[in-house]
Amino acid sequence: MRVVRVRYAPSPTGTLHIGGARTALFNYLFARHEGGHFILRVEDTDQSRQIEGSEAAMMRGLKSLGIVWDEGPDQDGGYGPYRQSERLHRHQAMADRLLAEHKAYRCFCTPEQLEQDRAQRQAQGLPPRYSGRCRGLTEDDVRARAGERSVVRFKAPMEGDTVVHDLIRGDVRFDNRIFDDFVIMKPDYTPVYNFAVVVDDHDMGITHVIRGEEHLPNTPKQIFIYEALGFEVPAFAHLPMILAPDRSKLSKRHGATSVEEYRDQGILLGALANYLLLLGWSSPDGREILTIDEAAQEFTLERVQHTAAIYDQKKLEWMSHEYMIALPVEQVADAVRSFISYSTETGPEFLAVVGLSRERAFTLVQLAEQMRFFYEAPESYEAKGVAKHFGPGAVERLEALAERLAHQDDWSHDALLAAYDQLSEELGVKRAELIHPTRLAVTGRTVGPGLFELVELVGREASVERLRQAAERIRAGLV
RNA sequence: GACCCCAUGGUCUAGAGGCCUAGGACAUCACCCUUUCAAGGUGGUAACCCGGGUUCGAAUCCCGGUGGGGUCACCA
Repeated sequence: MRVVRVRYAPSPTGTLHIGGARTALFNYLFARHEGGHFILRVEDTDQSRQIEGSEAAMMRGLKSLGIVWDEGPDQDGGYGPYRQSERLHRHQAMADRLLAEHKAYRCFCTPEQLEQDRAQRQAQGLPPRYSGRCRGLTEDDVRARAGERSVVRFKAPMEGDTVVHDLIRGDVRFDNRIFDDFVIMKPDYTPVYNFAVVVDDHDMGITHVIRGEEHLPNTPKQIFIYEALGFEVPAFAHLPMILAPDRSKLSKRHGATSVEEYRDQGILLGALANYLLLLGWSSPDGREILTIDEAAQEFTLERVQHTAAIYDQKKLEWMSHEYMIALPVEQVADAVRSFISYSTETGPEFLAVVGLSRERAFTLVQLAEQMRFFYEAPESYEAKGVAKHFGPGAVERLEALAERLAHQDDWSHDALLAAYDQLSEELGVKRAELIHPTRLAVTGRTVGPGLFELVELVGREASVERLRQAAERIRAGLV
């Protein structure tokens, strides 16, 4: 049995889109499961559409999700080059061959002519197909017009059926009469996608073409080419699409669509990969939290869904939170660093702060924000909290608290709890009436970690200082 | 419009003729816990698109309809 070889072949026109990421991921998972090779090929034939730095961005995106390729532009595996533009001689050689064998022909029709044809057919209610005007040109005709602008068209079959054996959907049958003689080489004698992809996939020994569903209608054309060239046809598998919540194609107006944007939102990328692999696939035992490696163990195309999936930001964030609390704290700490805009040089130990704060953060952006007060005293207090906890008697309670804590030697969680209990008894107020004003004074917020854990970490000096500060501000009418 | 794909709660899905009184997860609601929030615990609301067949029996098979999506480039 031949070793499995699959590829992800993005066009370098931007950053890694989550649809592309999912396709890459499924290819990768399949390769790993089958003990095969995963290849990265850059489809950069159309120079005009390229975006500078895009190839590097794609690679970064894939790596950040934990997808590694066995062969690619930066990783030779003996099947290179891995940039389509560098394979031009192969495309041209194959086009030459098709021309020589009369399986393709020169077409001199101008774009204007074609546009006219199209309009005419449309007026007659016919589907827009190439007329075949140049199909009958003799070799003398072609020689005579040698200098003219021309493209190469493939002679599509005019009868019969073509069946795509799709590993996910089963056999899909197409009536060959719906295909016209499509262009395979542009006027500058560079290939069009449907042609280049076949030559490259063949040359690279690709055994399984796993790609988005949008490619399914093009597959018969590619099969024509495989057959015309005498190449073995690979197996195909067309993945369901990922749709926006309104069932339309995912686009910028739906918010984040690229891996980069999710990273900037502070979504943990391990979680993103995990979420993505669940879009259209499920593990046999129903587990939802699993790493790429774990998924690769069980990944089969048979378990891939046929239906388009609508992506759900809520579930993604939930998953990010799951990773947030499950990952080693050091890892979360490393990840959150780039989101922090305040100094953490002085103040409580970073890892401890991360450990305490991560429990209620869904993204790294949130985490960074929730960690802020450990390093910076609040400058203002949440209005809702002021109304609730800084009312009559609050100043006295805050001052009493400051006074008591200033002399509190045992600064452990339990000792602090005992101190609050004692003071609440002395003052004849409920413990909560001490706790909430403290939280607000120390953090500026009404929500956060358990008070005693938090105060323990903030430390005595800073805590007392913030209690006094709050009392003063209230007296001065500043809050 | 033509061709192709698809159809289980709001969302992701399990389900390959009887195991389904349709299971899990997210979201949502209620309650519990409690020092707030989050987490956690318990419970609840909520789905087999419709119509015909096939079969003793259909979410599962077939046909039709409807709906959604995709493709129809000298883009990839």
